[in-house]
Amino acid sequence: MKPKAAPLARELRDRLEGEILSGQRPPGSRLDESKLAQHFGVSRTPVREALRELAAADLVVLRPRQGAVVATVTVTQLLHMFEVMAELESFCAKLAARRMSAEERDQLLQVHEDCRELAEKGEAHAYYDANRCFHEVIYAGTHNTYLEETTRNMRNRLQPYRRFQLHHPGRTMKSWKEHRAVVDAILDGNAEAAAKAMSHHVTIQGDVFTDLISALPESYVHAMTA
Amino acid sequence: MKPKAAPLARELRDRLEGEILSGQRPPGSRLDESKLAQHFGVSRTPVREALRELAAADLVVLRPRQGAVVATVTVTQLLHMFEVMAELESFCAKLAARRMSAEERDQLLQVHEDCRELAEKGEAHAYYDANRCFHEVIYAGTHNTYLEETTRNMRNRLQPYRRFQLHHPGRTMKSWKEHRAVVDAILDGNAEAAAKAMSHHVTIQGDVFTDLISALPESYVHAMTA
DNA sequence: TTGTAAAATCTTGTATACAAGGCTGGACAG
DNA sequence: CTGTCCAGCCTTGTATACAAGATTTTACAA
Repeated sequence: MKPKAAPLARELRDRLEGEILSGQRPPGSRLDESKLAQHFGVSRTPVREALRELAAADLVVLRPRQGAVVATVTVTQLLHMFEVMAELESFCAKLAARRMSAEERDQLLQVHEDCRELAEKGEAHAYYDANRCFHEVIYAGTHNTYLEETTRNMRNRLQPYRRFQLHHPGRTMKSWKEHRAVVDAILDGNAEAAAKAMSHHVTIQGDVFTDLISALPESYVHAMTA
Repeated sequence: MKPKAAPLARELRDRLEGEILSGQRPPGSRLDESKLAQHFGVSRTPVREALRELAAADLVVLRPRQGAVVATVTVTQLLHMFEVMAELESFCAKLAARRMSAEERDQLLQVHEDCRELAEKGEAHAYYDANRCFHEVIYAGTHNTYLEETTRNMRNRLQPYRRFQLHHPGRTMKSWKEHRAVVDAILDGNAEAAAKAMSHHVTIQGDVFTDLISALPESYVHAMTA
């Protein structure tokens, strides 16, 4: 009935978000309204609105009278964000263990198998996508759409930085083994174990975080203010 | 040096947010761009940008080509949001118990005392504000600014609905006693106990949530879709 | 009277024009 | 040579005009 209803600004938002998340527009890069408008062949108005929405999602920073740049964070902020992320993901796993239906558990196992194949083949990039699927299945398993969205937003916000995490050789296989602990706990219906396993998987403790920080281009983070 | 730098749209955003959170503009009420522009004596442009920002904070809903309304939720969504809220607040308490400095612990005790006075006097409205302070002190105690902001946003999002919660007679005193459990645990440095006590305080389990739902005006929630 | 359909009106979406604050570069003084 | 200040330009912020979709009203027919 309604094949098209194109809110132009929304489309811009999605395209820009994609370009940011994909690393095409790295943290710190300027977002000139006029240039963007020209680039997309529209006027400044929808561009501004798209930028506002991205700013609200913390993907870009809007300094009054000084224009927009792709969000850059300090190492401290990154640490804080990972801490919240870990808690949310952990909570998702906990609820999933309690609430997943039989079909959802099957699906979880299926995605987990897909991940295994890619991990064994060492296809880091494909594993990266499959990993996202894995987490999405768990989000859905919480049966809490608000938590789902909140956690997904959190994940998106960190995406430009996580990108570097899995590219180390051997990391994918290690990641998959961590997944397995989560899957086992969820299938057992052991909520506490699931939470703990997930927390371990995405945690900043251990060497994962340090590896990540070390791998980041310097331009991705700005100097600490304190 | 720079006493004023007024980004007009920002001011609008804050004023509108205030009017929404205070209940002056209840969930479901329409937000006509032209009327708002006229009301505030500005053009539609900054109004639109303010609405976009509020929409990103989930305080208003923007249906394409159909205008903006103050966000309305289903009972299910409300339940989901309270579940996430409880987890975040609980996590804040846990971290606060581990990280609060001596000064911050003193401050917590101080605010707690203020709450006691108001609770004993039965001044529900003033207690309401003091309660917010109490939670803010705990947020600060996490030493994680990102968690702080995330939890505060979550709390704001629920504010229009929480408003009805504490107005029942005896609720303030009960709330204060729940606070006490949190304070004791934090001062003891018992992270797990603090998390549990806070979870209990803001939890949807028990009769608090049902009371809240029952007290809500019908217009505040819309019919369940399923 | 009621239902449908079309037109008028009103609202939002987009583009453009204008105003105002910040940045860059050069000139001048120390 | 270096630092400061001023002027011009460039970017963002705001207003207004125009286009397109949605709602309402009204007319007509069953």
